[in-house]
Amino acid sequence: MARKSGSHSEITGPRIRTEARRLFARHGFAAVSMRQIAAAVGLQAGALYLYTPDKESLLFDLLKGHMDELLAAWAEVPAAASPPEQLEAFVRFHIRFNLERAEAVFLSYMELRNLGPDNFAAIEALRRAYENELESILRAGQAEGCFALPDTKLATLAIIAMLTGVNTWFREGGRFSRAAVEQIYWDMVRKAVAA
Amino acid sequence: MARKSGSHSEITGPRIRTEARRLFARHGFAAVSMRQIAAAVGLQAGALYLYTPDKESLLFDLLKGHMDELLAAWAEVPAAASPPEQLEAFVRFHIRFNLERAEAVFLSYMELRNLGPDNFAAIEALRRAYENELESILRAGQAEGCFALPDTKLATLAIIAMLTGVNTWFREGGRFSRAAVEQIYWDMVRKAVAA
DNA sequence: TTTGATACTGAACGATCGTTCAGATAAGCT
DNA sequence: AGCTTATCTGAACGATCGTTCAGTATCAAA
Repeated sequence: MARKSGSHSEITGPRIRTEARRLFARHGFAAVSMRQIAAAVGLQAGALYLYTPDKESLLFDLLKGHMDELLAAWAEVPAAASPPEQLEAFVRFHIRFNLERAEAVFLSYMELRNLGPDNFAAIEALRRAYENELESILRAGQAEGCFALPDTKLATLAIIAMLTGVNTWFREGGRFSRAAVEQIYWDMVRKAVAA
Repeated sequence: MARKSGSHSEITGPRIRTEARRLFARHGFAAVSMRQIAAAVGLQAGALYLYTPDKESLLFDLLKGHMDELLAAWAEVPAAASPPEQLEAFVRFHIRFNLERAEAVFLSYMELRNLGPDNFAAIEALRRAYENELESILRAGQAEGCFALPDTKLATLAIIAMLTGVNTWFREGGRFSRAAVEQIYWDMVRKAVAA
């Protein structure tokens, strides 16, 4: 046996990333073997090394890709006029985007410790860049007097933790629609930061 | 070589759990070998099996012990009179207790997937019991009209996620003392649930 | 001082790990 | 049809995994 009929790297590459993301999210990076990923795609383990130099690089590509897309998607959200409107846009965006990519979100803060120092620093920098987007909104609102926060950095982390927590319990077809969840969380955030 | 001088199970047992907790929290359950744990304690791997039937049971004991102590510690907090006072007590307790046991907290929601179905269900039940403590406070406040929440279960999960998020950034000797963090988070929670 | 219970070593078991690579087949261009 | 390039297999490498166990040294009681 050798090359399979209908095989193309533009198809196999994404499938490897999809299956790796699914398996890493479900069982954890360290608990998933290259052979499991290969089997999920329908390959032998050796074939994976045509697409990634090693296992950690495969994880890093998933995390890097997710963070890049997160920042790019937020950059495309039209800028609102006032800090409260900007904050509402951020809250709704964060919940919506994270629910659409639950596996990648899960990975991006559960499996960071499996990266080497350089890769770790790269993902951390992107995460901080995203946090800074929220913090600059809070600082602007603070300066205008429409928010009352003892510390904007701390409020940033508190809000993001609360919003990301949605991923741990939300299930499609449950008691709340995504739109309803957005509204409820926005109400809580709005009140929490209010002057 | 065989039994070591000064060896006692009442000493070795806790040391194994302490080192296992530390290593599991730092590198993840699947990434830590029994030999690493044994080496941290100063033993050979085989000796661990005098203290645990297998690796998963060692993890389960850590998680079970943590959840039991969490519920016991909350039960000892004197009950406040009104729902807002009860909520303040809960917020301060949660932050304080979780900061004191950062490793165990980390484990208790990162390594749940490494448990078999029965062990998983046991820990989940304890976690739900703890969540119910908070939710009953929110329901009481809702009934009395001092809280305004679209859904108490959802608010419960949002608040716990926000509070537990402290563990991801708090460092001893940083810009805020534990007492200051308690105060700031309590202010945000108070405003978020206010009628 | 003898003796049985307790605590641990050191070697070994089969299984599985990430990774490499020579060889084989399919795809796509000429 | 022939040739090159792209894609994958299957076997193998040494390392490490969780776990077992016969043997041995210490402890504690008699």
